[in-house]
Amino acid sequence: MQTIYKTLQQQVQTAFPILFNESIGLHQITLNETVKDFEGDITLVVFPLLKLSKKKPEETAELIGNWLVENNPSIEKFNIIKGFLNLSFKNSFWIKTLIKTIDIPKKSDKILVEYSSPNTNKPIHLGHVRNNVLGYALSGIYKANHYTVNKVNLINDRGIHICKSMLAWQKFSNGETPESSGIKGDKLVGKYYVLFNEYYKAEISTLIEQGKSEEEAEKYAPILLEAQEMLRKWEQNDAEVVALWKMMNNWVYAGFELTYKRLGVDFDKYYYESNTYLLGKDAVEEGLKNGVFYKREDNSVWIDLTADGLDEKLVLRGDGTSVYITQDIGTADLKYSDFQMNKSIYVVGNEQDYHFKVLKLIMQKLGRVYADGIHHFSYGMVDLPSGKMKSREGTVVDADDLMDEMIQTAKEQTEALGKIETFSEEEKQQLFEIIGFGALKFFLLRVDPKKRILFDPKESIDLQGYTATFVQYTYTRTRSVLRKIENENIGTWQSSINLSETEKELLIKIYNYSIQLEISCNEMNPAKWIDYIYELAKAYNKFYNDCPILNIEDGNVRNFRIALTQKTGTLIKQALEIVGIQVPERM
RNA sequence: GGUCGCGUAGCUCAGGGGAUAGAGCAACUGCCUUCUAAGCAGUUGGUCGCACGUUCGAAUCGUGCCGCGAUCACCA
Repeated sequence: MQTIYKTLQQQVQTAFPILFNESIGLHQITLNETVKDFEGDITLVVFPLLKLSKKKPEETAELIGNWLVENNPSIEKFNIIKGFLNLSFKNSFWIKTLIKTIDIPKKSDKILVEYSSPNTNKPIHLGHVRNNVLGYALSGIYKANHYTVNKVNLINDRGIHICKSMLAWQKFSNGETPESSGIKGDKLVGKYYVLFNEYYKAEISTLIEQGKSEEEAEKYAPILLEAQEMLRKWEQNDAEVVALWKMMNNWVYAGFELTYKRLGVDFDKYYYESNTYLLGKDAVEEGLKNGVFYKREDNSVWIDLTADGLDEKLVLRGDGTSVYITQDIGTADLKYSDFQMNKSIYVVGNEQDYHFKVLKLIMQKLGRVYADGIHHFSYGMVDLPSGKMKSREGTVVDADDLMDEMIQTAKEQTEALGKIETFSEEEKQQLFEIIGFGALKFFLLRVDPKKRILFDPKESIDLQGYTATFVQYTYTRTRSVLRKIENENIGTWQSSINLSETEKELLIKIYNYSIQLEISCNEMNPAKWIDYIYELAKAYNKFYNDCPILNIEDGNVRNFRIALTQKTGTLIKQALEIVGIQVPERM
């Protein structure tokens, strides 16, 4: 079954030549949900049609309205206000939505989503959480729209910044390990990264006092030189350095796994930059041959993107070593050989907008078949009232700490309501996690991805109103109703029943499920989906408040309302699962 | 300075050519002897940053300006 919007569009298109002797394109036909305060369910805006109909708005609307009523048995009547043709559908049409579902067709496109992509020198903070939650949700939305989706994580596990924490550990740790200290692996490594920078800064100050310029001091601070030396050794596969690197990275991975598990995110494949950082040099060679790149006197390789409104960009250093984009060129090829994706999505912060413009252009110029499918899913930073979070300066909201706080908030507010006395300790703990993590994810997803989020650590994330808690609570309400009739056999209902406004609104929300799911996918916007979920829950709460479900005489209506309850509950659960939010059975 | 993004209620955000600009929070008022009140209903709250333009119609599109942010590394 296709959506009523599509059907109406096609019908208007069919009717147009008959009524006005002109043909019309589907895109010219705008249909909206009728706004509140007006009678009707769906509205056709006739203004854009006037040029072709060559008639007054009211007359045009009248003719189309009459034609539709005659040709579409689902339409009951219409009214015209100015240039708006408001169509009212028969109750039976909406009631059918409880049984019939709109098919979401299977897509042949393969989607590859890269997200998370952490550095192994610092623990996961709230900004990374946004990345993870967005990446997971976006993947879920594609999956729900029946695309083939693969999720990958490209781990930045090598480079000068990794050597910094390695060096600091070597110098200052006295052999401290996660086991000996009881500190989570990624936190421990992060601690030494911060330590390095403190020491580095101190050295810079000393050097400046000794009369060096700031630039010189930054460049020649002994500890930095030592880190660079360590990186050289790593690249030469020095046994000791590699062993240290492996040991510390394994600590980090163990720590990350715990956090990923709590966040509920997962990946089909992990890429490690230590394996991919040499890739891309062949592609650079290839680009040199066919004139995409050019060489400068010092042997460095460049691409001139000034014709595309960008700059000249280095793609390989004079000494033949890679820069960031070199690896990304190679990794892009690697991804394609692994997955043959039609669309390659990079969930990466908007600070890298420029970089991804460059990457896409390069791949296009290199003639890669997948280049047009490269898409940078650019999202805004999570900022604090004090400004940007900076790992190096330790001004970050740590992911694990935040999750603990969320559980604590959920616990306090849940216990204050006093509804869970009969729960076991385990059930309670589980509930607090579902509520706390749900609230956090919802908070991050409800904002348009491309906009930045302000997070004030002093204010706890809300559990009232436009929140996951609200939606979860709505779900438990449906469960609570259905639990009461577990042992009953529920009969059917007649589609001729009278519908209240509230019931109809809920039915329309239910009907919109797959429409909204598709829109959220096409616009790549999980926030749209979150908004729909909230509206669905809101509509059920109003229904729950206005309409008795079980306590009514009329068995027909009772069965219908039970079915509404079942359907809403199922959809809420599904809808939240798509974006990685769980529901409790009671709360 | 160049490029990109953002600016809507006291706060956090929807709406991105179509009707009288919507939610949540905060404040205030009602609704639990009836299916879970983490709920429902209502009141208060707006120069949609400013100006000009395009259009039957602009918060939405264009241009200019103002404010905030990011980016313009042989860092990643």
